[in-house]
Amino acid sequence: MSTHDETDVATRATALLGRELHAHGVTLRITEVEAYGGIHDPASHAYTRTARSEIMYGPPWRLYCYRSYGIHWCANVVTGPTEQAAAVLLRAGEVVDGLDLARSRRPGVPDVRLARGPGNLAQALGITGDDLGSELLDETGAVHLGPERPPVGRVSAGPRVGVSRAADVPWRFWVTGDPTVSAYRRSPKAPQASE
DNA sequence: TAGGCGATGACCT
DNA sequence: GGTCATCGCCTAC
Repeated sequence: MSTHDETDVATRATALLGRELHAHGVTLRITEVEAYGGIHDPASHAYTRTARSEIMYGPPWRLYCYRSYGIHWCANVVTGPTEQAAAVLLRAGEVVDGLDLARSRRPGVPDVRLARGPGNLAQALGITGDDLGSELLDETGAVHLGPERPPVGRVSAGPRVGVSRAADVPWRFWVTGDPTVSAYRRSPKAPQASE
């Protein structure tokens, strides 16, 4: 993959930070994302083209949902470019509207942790496989993005959480110092970091 | 068709 | 800090 492609993927991912996501009565301000480069990224589901990853080969700005470890749902934004099948995993955010609804979906959890971690984020927003393929720029849809926002002031970058391949690629981005960001945990299967 | 594994989270010490 | 539940996908027979 060319350097230009890598920059592109990172730019599209960081552009989602600070942007709002509306889903099933809850509004979330995105504070943490991970970029997945698609066909050239060994850590991406699109690295092998299957029925599950097919949606990433389609038009951008659609929702890619997948089930992780059998129990949790994770939400991704297909960012394109289409031929690259790139997507961005939404890892954490701050609930800014529909707080009571989010709390009812995550009983007993402090507000700051309502949408911390990709599985928890999807749960707080009520996102499941039924939302697969949602048009995220369609304001009438049950799941959609808010308008573009100016870039967030301070953004940190680091390796992606829990991936066993390409574990040292710094494609996790978060709003520096934000309390809703999840903790980093390296995959137990990932090779030793080469420092 | 069967076996292994994972872009996780919760609970334990 | 560490361990483990849990099941849909993917790959190899």
